[in-house]
Amino acid sequence: MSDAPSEDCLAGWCADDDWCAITCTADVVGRKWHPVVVARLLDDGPMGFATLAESIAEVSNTVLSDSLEDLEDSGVVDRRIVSERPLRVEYALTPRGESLEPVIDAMAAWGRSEHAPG
Amino acid sequence: MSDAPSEDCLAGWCADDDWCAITCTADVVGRKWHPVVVARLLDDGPMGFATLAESIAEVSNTVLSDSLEDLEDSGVVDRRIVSERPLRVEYALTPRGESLEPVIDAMAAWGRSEHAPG
DNA sequence: CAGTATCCACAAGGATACTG
DNA sequence: CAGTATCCTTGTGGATACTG
Repeated sequence: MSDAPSEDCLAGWCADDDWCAITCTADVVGRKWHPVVVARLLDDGPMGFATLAESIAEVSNTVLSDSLEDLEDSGVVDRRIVSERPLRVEYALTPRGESLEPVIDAMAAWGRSEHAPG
Repeated sequence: MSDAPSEDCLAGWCADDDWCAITCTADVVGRKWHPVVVARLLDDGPMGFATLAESIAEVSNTVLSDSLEDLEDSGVVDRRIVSERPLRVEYALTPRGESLEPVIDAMAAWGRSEHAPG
């Protein structure tokens, strides 16, 4: 799900290209659990690894960990250590991550409309 | 990018689950070129394979063909043969595909805002 | 608790060549 | 023109076990 755009996105090489803008976004929320993680953080605010894992449930810790790292690299999620012993980490959205709200909302709305009564 | 939700999405098993609604959408537009194809069709209306391929450029015909088949299966794109000799096919969005506009717009807007001046 | 280390299986992107 | 057939490589999700 990434080659040309992905990294260069951040460098701004494709500002005027429409499909490029789209793939840039897809690179950030185009993996299976990425948009779900962002949605959870958007809804319930900052939370720890375990809480996040429980609220999503189907995702394994390996994958969740990988996704979070990915989102951190994208500048969407902020990871911060709250305490060392016991280890406690908190994940929160960065402003950039919060700006994804319209995208996540649109995705949720469309997915919901698929099985809406009317 | 799909296991549980993907197919069941259409069956409506997860209507009340928020993250599920999101993954349902991700299953449809979460692959590299899917949202771009939908965007092109949304912008310029129905078009043939070659036109689509040119307007996206970076995608190989193998992948584009695969993506279109995928979108057709998702009920987002309608494929119709216009002429047999020479073979001419036209791809258009279904109503379901058109309803993706808010999602695509949000994605394009976010991607664009990444390198916007202000 | 919050991961990392491994390993696996399969999906997906892509290149090249060929066909109805 | 609009693909299909092959083959290849990497990405990605996932399970299990182990660690600071």
